[in-house]
Amino acid sequence: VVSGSANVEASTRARVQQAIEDTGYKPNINARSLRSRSGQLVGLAVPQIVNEAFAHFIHFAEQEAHRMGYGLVIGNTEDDPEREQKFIDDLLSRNVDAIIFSRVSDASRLPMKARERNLPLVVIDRGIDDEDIPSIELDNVEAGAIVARLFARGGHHRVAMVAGPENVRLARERSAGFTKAAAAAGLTLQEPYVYEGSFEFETGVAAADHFLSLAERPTAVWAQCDLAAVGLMHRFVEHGLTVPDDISVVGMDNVAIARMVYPPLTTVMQPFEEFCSRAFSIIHRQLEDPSYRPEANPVVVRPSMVLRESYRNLN
Amino acid sequence: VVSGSANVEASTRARVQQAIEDTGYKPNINARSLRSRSGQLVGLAVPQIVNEAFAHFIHFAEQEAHRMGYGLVIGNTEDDPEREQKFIDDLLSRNVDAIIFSRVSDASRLPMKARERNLPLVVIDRGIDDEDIPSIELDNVEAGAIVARLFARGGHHRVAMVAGPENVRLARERSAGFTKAAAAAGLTLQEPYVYEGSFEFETGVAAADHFLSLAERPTAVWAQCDLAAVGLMHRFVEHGLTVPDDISVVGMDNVAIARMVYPPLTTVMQPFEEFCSRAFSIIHRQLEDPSYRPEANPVVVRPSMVLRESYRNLN
DNA sequence: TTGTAAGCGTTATCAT
DNA sequence: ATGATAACGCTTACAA
Repeated sequence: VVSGSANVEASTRARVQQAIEDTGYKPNINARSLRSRSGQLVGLAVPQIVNEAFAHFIHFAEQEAHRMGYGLVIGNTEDDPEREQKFIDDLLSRNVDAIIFSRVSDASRLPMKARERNLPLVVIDRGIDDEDIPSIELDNVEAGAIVARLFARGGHHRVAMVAGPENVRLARERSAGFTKAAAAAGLTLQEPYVYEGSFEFETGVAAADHFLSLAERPTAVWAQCDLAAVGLMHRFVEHGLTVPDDISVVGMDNVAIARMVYPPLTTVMQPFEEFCSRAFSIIHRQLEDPSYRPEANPVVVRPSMVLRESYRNLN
Repeated sequence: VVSGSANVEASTRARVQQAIEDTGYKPNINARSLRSRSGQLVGLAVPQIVNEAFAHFIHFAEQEAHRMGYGLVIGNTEDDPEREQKFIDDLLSRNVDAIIFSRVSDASRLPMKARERNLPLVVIDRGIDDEDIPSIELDNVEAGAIVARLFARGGHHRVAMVAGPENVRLARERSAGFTKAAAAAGLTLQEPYVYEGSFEFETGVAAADHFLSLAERPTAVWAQCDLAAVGLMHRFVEHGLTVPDDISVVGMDNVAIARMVYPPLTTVMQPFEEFCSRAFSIIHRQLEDPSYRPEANPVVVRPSMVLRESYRNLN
């Protein structure tokens, strides 16, 4: 009756249902998983939790997992391969049904283990050098390019960029996309107009100080994350400049703070929900057909511009 | 050897260790939980995920759980008793070792079930009408009071408040604390100076419009959450006022955005980490001694003022 | 259609 | 100190 077999008479079914009600019987998932080899569990690894982007991943993953009737176990890897490994081992020994990994380290042995077990695994927000593993990532080159095109169309001639860490691939891609599209539009992005830092508020503040110190200040700056963009604006305004009259600022991510600051931040939106819904649709299909692979790998999702008041055309 | 029994000769232990290495043996947590009745799991329920306060809870809970060698399963209840119930049932059937609940509904049957099973359960960020269940909450009355005292000391005479929903206890407590301490200091908080809304940015914006429409505007406003405070500032500035010269704004929570907006927001800090560390210290002790109860119930943690530039004394 | 038995990977108990 | 055996709660295969 519990497993919904068809071969059971209506009367017995009712009798059993009654007993279930009476005794408050609830199947034990762990015992079940012992036989069925399914822990009714999805694992989600993120490199950070207190960060709106990852909070979105957790939110949507929880939603999808529960919709499918699975529990969600989360692990904070902090980009530490050792923690990553421990979390993976824990998941495996719980018989997880699927894993979503945000930012796996390249050295991870996870892909191998997943293949061994034929465990659905999707990597999001960071490509992985393994063609077999489905991954979902933003078109980071395009993200940079749409900003460069905006600046060029808007008549900006001296533009600047606050880049993420050089050793992070998505930051390199964003930089390359911006630089290349800028060049294509006749804009050059020379040395003092690129400031490299981390994806944090403080980087934006420090970058603002740097740009303020230049004899020829840029008229528009793109920061590769909203927090850094907010840091830029913060220091510019503190310094007496007006955004966007004196200088335009554009961010990236479109987190909640972007619309809350004054002036509201023009930014490049990342479709966080789409990452998760696509990941789950792959997982879903893989659970039904273990040999399924997404047609395109990596699956690339597209960024889009969100125009708000922190940016203004010069022409 | 695996369970660390003493009754095993060094040579056998070595031999077994070798075999473990060779075969890559990893104990199966589900099978183990079947016998030991421990799922090596902590459950955390939150009413929302994309919200810095709850993200902090998730972060610290993950940290503590992993430190203790447990996995962390999270559930988003969305303040819906039905989802709450489903999540609880799921946890129970997984043999969770402990549950941390943020904002349980009063009607929940969880306390009963927890008692039946003698399952460590701690409620955080919201009191529960059950003396047996340890809970950890902020001294919300004090939170309101310290702001009122700040305003009074600072020479403000017309003060205002953006309150949370009347049907949420912690909002009522904050309001009561503020109003009472204000009265004690000779300040009265009359009808048009209290704006009731939700804990969101938009509430702050709407409240700003309301206060701007008054013939006699307040000189200082307290919002019961940072997002609403940021909404206030946003609209005040948009309207041409200067914060804090024309009007002081104070928030509550001390989330990251508070220091990022311009001017930086004076706010009441909630010690998010302390909620979790105290919850886990109770859980820890209860796992060792099932009869343990915290000496004080509820455990009350204290808020504190974080002074930044959005507030200014008049005297 | 229903009932019975074996086995999933552990841990605990009991002989050896 | 070691090895054998039962039991945890479930699913599956097979017998009735």
